[in-house]
Amino acid sequence: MNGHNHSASAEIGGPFATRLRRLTHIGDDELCELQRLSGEARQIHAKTDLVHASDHPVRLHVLLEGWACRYKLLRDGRRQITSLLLPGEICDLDTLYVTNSDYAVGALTACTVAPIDRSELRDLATSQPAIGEALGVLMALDNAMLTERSACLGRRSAREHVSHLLCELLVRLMLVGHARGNGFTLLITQEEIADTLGLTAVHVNRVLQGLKSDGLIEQRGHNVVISEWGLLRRIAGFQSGYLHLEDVDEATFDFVRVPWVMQTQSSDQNSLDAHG
Amino acid sequence: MNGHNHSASAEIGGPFATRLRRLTHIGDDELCELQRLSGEARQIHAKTDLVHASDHPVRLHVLLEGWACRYKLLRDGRRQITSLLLPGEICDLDTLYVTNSDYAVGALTACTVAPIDRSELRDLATSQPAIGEALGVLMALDNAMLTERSACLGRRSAREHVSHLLCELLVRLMLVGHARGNGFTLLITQEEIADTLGLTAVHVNRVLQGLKSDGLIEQRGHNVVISEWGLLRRIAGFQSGYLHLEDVDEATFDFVRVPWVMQTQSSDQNSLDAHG
DNA sequence: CGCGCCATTGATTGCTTTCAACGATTGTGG
DNA sequence: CCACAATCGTTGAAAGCAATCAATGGCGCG
Repeated sequence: MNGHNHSASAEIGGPFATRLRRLTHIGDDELCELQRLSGEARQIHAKTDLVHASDHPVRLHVLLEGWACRYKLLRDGRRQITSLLLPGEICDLDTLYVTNSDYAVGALTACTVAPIDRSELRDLATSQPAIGEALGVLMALDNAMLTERSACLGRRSAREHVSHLLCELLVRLMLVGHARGNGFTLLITQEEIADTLGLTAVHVNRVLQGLKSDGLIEQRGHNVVISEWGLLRRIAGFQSGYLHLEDVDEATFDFVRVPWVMQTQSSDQNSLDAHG
Repeated sequence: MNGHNHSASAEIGGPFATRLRRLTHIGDDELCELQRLSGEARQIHAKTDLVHASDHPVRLHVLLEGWACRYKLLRDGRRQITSLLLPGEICDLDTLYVTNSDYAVGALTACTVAPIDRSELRDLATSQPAIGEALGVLMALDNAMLTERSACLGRRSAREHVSHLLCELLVRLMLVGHARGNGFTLLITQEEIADTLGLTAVHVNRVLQGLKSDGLIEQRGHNVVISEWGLLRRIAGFQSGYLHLEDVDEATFDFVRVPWVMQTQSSDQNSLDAHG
């Protein structure tokens, strides 16, 4: 009654299926096919690499549990995390079309990963158009998230950028049922956040404390709660459009209905006016 | 004899065909199909938009002449150019899979653009696997360029970032035959460069003058020459791998052979040692 | 010729980094 | 169960890179 439709088909399940169902027009049949391709899930220790840069990959990796990231290293050791990877996401989708990855994938926490054979997936994508299109959607989404992060890296202040990340994480985690209300568990270090946002860990720390002392967020241990979604969203300039949640039939997922997620521009401005 | 193989099939041509031939495994037959889909070329005035954010696009746009960009605007007017678009590139490939674009596309110079109907291209991509895969490669490339720019925005200094952009532009222009030796024509303003790199126009100006006075580049009017490729590349930390030039049979294009483009790491380090 | 856009230059401000040290928390082994 | 090490978070002071503000110069174009 409350959106938890754990029918038999949901047993295909896990976050990968949830995400595909909510973001693409894939059917349960195709979902089964995908599931059939995926090999046995593998456990990855925290702080180890799943994929090395300039590998010649033969399989893709679906993240089932834990958080991971794509990152690049400069020669002098500077690191940029180019994407945070959450449960249900494919770590290295672009290597489906390109013969070597120009980034590495690392586990930020302990992870569970399901491998999918690259050439088998390529075959499936061409023989089953619905799967090919679903993968296209996922790739376009990667693109959109990178594009938005570029805008953050280039043109947003540290405070705006940190706020933006928190907003994005909440929505993305909510999509796969890993949020609790307006809060979630943040298992990565401030240094990893810093490498994502192009800042230093020290400054991330100061910015987070600023947000806390302004009453926008609460943080106890690894638990983060966004207490003032409207304000935080406003500071961040967060527009969820780039996550393309609205592309899918809204009936298939009710979480978007939570009023403070899909707030309209006007009601948002009201809330800003109200609070100054 | 010198790489200009203008056979009959090259008449399919133009930079789009050149790019596809060099980056993907597409055949002349499929190239013809693509050409057939594309509508009549359209002229776009400089400084006008081709695509507006949150359109519901029915056609894609192939850039045939001129330079364009994808960009995002923040509410207060700050702009981030997320991709520079050069001749032969598709302006909005991701809208093939997603129903609205989260960015705008603007012409930086006067442009010539060929439209392709979205649903017709979707059909073609599924009915002709080779075309679907070629589009996948192009999308992965967009992804790779965004990823590399994120690393630049987040972790490179202004000087490194400007150098990196110049290196990238030279290689990308060379790919479609729009470079002259180690030089090219830079028709965009310093403010547009700044919006690409997440800097201010003032600072871009100072950095460019620094590179000039250090003898790394020459600039007269709109003409830029990279006089010290090895050094500039070294400063930028530019590794052309992310452009995936090596995925294709090298026999199909000889430009990569130009020794200073595909310089190995070791020879590069030598040149660094030599110059200090 | 004059307007407008773009490039250039200088002085000043400020956000973020860097460096350094200390405190808190977690996990581990005796 | 506690001591200890290691990692992570926190705080302060100083330095630096890039932004901002402001003004001038150059160039193309109507």
